[in-house]
Amino acid sequence: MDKLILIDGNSIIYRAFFAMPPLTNSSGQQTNAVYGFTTMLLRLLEEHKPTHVMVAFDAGKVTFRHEGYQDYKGGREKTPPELSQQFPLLKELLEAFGIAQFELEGYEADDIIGTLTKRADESGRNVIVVTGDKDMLQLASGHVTVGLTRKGVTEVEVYSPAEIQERYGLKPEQIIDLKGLMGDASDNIPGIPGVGEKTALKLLHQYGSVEEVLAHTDELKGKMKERIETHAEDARMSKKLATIYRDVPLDKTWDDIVFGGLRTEKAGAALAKLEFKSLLERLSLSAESGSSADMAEAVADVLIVREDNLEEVEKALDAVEVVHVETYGDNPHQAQVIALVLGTLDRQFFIPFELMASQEAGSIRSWLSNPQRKKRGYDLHRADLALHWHGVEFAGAEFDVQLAGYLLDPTDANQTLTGLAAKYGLPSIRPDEEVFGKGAKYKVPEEDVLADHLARKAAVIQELIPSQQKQLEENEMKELFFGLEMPLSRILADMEKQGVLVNVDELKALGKEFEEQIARLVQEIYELAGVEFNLNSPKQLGEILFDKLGLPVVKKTKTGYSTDAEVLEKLAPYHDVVQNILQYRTIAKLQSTYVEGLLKEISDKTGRVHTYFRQTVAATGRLSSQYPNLQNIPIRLEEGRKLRKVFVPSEPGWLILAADYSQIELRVLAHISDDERLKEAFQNDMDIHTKTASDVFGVAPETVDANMRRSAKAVNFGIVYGISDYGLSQNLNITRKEASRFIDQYFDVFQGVRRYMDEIVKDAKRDGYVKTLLERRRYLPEINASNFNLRSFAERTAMNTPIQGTAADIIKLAMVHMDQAMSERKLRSRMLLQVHDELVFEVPEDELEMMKELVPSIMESALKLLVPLKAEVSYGSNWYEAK
DNA sequence: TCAATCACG
DNA sequence: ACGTACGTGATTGAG
Repeated sequence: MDKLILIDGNSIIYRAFFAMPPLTNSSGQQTNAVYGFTTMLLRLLEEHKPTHVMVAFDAGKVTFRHEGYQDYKGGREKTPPELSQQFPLLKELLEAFGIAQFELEGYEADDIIGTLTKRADESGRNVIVVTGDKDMLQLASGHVTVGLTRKGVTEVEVYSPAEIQERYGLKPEQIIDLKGLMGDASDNIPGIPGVGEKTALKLLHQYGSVEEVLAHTDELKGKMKERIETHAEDARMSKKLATIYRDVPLDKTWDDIVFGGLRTEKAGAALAKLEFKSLLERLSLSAESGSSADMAEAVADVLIVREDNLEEVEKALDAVEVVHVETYGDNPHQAQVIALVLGTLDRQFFIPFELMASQEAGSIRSWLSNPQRKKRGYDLHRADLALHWHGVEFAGAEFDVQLAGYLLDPTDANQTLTGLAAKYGLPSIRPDEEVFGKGAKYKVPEEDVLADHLARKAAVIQELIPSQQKQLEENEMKELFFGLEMPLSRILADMEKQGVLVNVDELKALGKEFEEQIARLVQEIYELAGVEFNLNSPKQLGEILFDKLGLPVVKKTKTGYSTDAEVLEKLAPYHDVVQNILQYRTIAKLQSTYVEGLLKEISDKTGRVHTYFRQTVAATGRLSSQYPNLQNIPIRLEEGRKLRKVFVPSEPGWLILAADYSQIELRVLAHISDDERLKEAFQNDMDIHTKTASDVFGVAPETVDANMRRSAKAVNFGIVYGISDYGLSQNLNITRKEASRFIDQYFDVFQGVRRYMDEIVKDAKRDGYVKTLLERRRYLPEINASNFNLRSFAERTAMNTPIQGTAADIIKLAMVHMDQAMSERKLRSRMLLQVHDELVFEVPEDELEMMKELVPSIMESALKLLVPLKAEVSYGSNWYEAK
């Protein structure tokens, strides 16, 4: 039986380009789109074993669609050169693979595919169409299924007519009616303005087609009727544009697209030329033993563990390679635990959570909690927390593939197991959303489906480890991973479980004060404005300020007037209401985010807030904090700073102790730039902003006034962020020229810094990434972009990331050392929070003296730099007092 | 779900 | 000439 795969080449390469991490070969040629396309292709070939394969491309700038509508695909961004350069590479590779490529002047890839599917339908051949374009769903039929890429390119979701019916309630041929009504911004197909997918579907479910909708507009009412009537012609035209032409004069036969397996010699050479090493390995691998075959075996052998066969797991515990804990819920402290899978080399054990929590499973629980028994898995940090709140302890994490994936490419947002499997060319894992559904539709599937899904996950985790291990090794990141991030992961979990006690009465009292202030301000604002409106709506506020009161427009946003604090400051002199609005914003923020928000997050079990530090999101290597975010508790303004009083020790008589690094980023800069002046400043522990002012303005430090110091401080910030004259001018409210002069003067004095900035950008352009002192990497695919904005952004990031990232490395090191020091000394003190350059502890009184010395000393010696690190410690009865 | 705003380092 | 400071998360309104 023939099986055909027809690929929409333009659509897939376009998506691959935007979805894939940066990748350039040694000659600087970007290859990410080709790489993404190829991994997807290999996956398809493996999974479907097609007899025929063809890739279609668009040809010619003008197609027959332009004849009726010149603006077709108008307004579309030009294809970036980084992408268009990759077309020839892809075509060459397909040639080497022995895969047919069709293109025909005046037609798009869709039309070629549409024509072939029509012929296939007629001759009873089975086809899978692969594209990123939903329009192509119109081609689905008894013989034709359409695979849509999702999130990246390697995941393909397959639609048969039944699945289209289920998803949209439409027949395939109605997809064009859908487009007719809703249009498509990316192709500049207008549709009917104001009609999106929801409305369009409602209309189609009722009337069936564009023509029928238009014939029954008398049954509609209000705005909708008006819109549809005025844009009837647009809808007809849009439908026509969305219709794939299926009679392209294509002079080809099925024999022209026969696929005879990869011509490995040529294919190998082509892959080698592109420097796709992992794909090369994968091909030779799958030629011999086939990792997917191994996995199929393992997955086939899943034991669903019950009370009566528990013994089998117990016997296998020594051989367990991988632990996978399936949880549900974003907040790991509140997540459910669905089930666990323990994977050995030859079989998998699926353990429903109820069994895990039962009396009978004691031996498994003690295995899980034994730190000597090493575990490997995906997001073990989350597993640890979720299990903890269900009475099951977890210890001994040795390798976390999510964490490794993050270190290997921290900007890859898709660190799901599905994404990692795709990226490493492993057998695909169905996305969780697909298996469980999401939001209200979430439902744990039948046990056999669940067991199979989780077993696949465990198998993929197992296969990921050696690849990641090797890459970590190649990138010299093993110490960072095993010595820093893995140990830190456990420490974070301990901090989070501990939580921070909140004084609820105090918090509520603050809330009451804010509430009164808000009521007063709102009244006053309504009176001054002469009208009541929703103060929280920037849109309504803008209308009042600019239309009604006629204040000058300072700045606009994409959607209308800007009303942010910077704008309001400028408007304050014009009208008394403005100052009140600023005050309202300040208090309303405190109330909604910090009083109400914090109250919601207090655990009824512990009376504390248990934040979750995310270790795999920030591109620079910093942590982030969620549920609640305890890294942005107010401090700058006294009104907000009072909130810190509610964070108190969890035991009577204990104290809050906080220690923060002084100027860590500029000290790091002094080290990595080896700038003489900057080093000298820190070696003598000078006030860095005053010193900068004195050097830049060429005056004695004693004569630096507040204004000069303020400017110097802004320049220092700018330097750390990757300076631009425009940014500095905005910050200091000066002209770009003046800012530019400042920067020049700065660089004349701090020549080492100038050298660093030049070098790091050059390195980034050469390597495609930058790294921190501890070898943490960040790829910068846009560093060589031809688009000025993209490139400039990447250049600033190249300057900033090693600084911010190294600072993150240092405090993480300090945390690991601190944890070690506290347990060696058997201290009862606990580390509670990390706020980028600050660590917060709760300490018993009798440990205060010890901790006052220990914390700063460990922080200062975390890493030896060319300049000293400095940490300042303070303490009090709550976080506010620890200042 | 996105955009605007604002809290922190 | 181009037009932005680096990194996060939470809340709100509006489509």
